[in-house]
Amino acid sequence: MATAKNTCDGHHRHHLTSADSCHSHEHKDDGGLQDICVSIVPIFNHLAKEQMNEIAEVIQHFDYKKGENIYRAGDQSDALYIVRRGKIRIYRLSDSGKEQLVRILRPGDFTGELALFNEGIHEAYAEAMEETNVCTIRRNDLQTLLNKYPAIALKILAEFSSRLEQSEKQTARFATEKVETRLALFLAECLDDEHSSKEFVLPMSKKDIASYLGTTPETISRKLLELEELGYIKQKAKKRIEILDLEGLHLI
Amino acid sequence: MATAKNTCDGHHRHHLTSADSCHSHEHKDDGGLQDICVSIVPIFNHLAKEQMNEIAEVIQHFDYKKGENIYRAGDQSDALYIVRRGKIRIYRLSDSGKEQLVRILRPGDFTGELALFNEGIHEAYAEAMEETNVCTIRRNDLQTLLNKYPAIALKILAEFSSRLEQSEKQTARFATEKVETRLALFLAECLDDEHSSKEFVLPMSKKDIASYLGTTPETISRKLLELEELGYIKQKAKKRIEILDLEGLHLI
DNA sequence: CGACAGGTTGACCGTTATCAAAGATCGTGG
DNA sequence: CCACGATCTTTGATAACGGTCAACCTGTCG
Repeated sequence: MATAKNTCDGHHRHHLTSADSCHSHEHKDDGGLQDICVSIVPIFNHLAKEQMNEIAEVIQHFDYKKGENIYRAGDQSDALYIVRRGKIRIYRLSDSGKEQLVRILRPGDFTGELALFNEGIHEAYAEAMEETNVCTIRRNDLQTLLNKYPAIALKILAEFSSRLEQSEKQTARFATEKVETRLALFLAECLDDEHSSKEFVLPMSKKDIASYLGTTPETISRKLLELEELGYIKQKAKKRIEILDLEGLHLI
Repeated sequence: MATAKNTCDGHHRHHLTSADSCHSHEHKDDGGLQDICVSIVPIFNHLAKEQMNEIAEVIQHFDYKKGENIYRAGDQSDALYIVRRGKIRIYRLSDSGKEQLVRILRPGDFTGELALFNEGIHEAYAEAMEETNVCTIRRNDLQTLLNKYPAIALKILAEFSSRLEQSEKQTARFATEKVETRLALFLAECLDDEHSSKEFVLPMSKKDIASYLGTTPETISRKLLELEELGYIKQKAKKRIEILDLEGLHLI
């Protein structure tokens, strides 16, 4: 079982920031906050108040400091983790030791599901990118909830479905598009997120973008410059990007 | 609604075999066969006999000839398709027109789910690779079944979960490994499937392997030769491959 | 037997990784 | 609040990897 205690049993190998000591601790009180936690998650927030309270009963909260691992590849899966505050990086390590950024979780997102319904062994790593607080539901408790409230299963089904679509789309892009195109599409999607306006802030470092897009920071740097010279975008200070030609980006 | 009729309303653009006329037709009879159909599918075969009969009630069967499309990107999703006999190629087309093979469905596999729980619009193409027979459950009927028998949702959850894991693993490979490595891992997994013995038959044409692995037939040809020269494998007649050094394959 | 898709081989070139080094930025502690 | 160090980012030079094009095989099927 991966309680906070055994999820931070060491430093992971490829991140040198450290200061990685384990200060996670459980909150046993504040029913109020727990309420909030349940109600911000799409998979639960459709339920009636009293059902949410029932869920809040079985939820435990944990804190993670920047750089700490919530779980690692090889860990036994034992809980569903819902982000209440902070950000979590989900990444994989290839046999050859290269890292690929899979996803970044923000408040309301959840993880840990894959292993829960499967082998029970995590294949990816989850690392807090900053001070982060998560709600956890243990495997057994989740099982009980799913049986009692089938609507939850349907919500998770919808979430899985959309993630699968997303993941397969991403795979297809890797298979068929070159870096420049993947980057262009990535930028276009960033704009979608921050709806309105033609400007946005990159949601992660260029290093992480490189990892996410399966390339190197050097190439990202060069390709962004190229896109700028071609008049598609404009790079501003503080990771701000202005899209000058969204149409064009999609056609690259 | 994508009944057999409107799923074969034309030839798709990039496959020249044709003889692509639409001969699909519905079977309204044979309760026996329908029984078999339900019982071979992992997501249903755990149910009691009478529940399976209930499902058989709402199932419709369709035939597709080689090359026909079950659905196409852009189609409105309206049903879950379960393969009873034959093989189905699921592939995506990039904006630039390149094709990526996502998966090959064999009897017992299902598809159409993604769109069912989401937007409702397919993003991929499904094409019969040979004479194929599918069972379909319409969107509404499936919804009813899921509400009535939550256990089905849990089964689908497990299936989604494993596909997600698989898809994310594949994405990570594209992001971090070169073609030679991806091919080596692919071969190793082929061997896993055909458990026992160190020999197997490639599950698809080399052209399709190339599409699946995001490369070209030329490169597959060359890399297979290279793996052979390095003593990892031996290519035999009729797409047979003998693995000489499984350990080595994993380390490439 | 002929047609045709699939497969192989060779020559070439474009894209992107790599290595190195310098410059910018961020967070931290004094 | 500034200074320091660490990390991130940029830029350049180089080379490997793999895509493309073209020609030629090969097996299969009518």
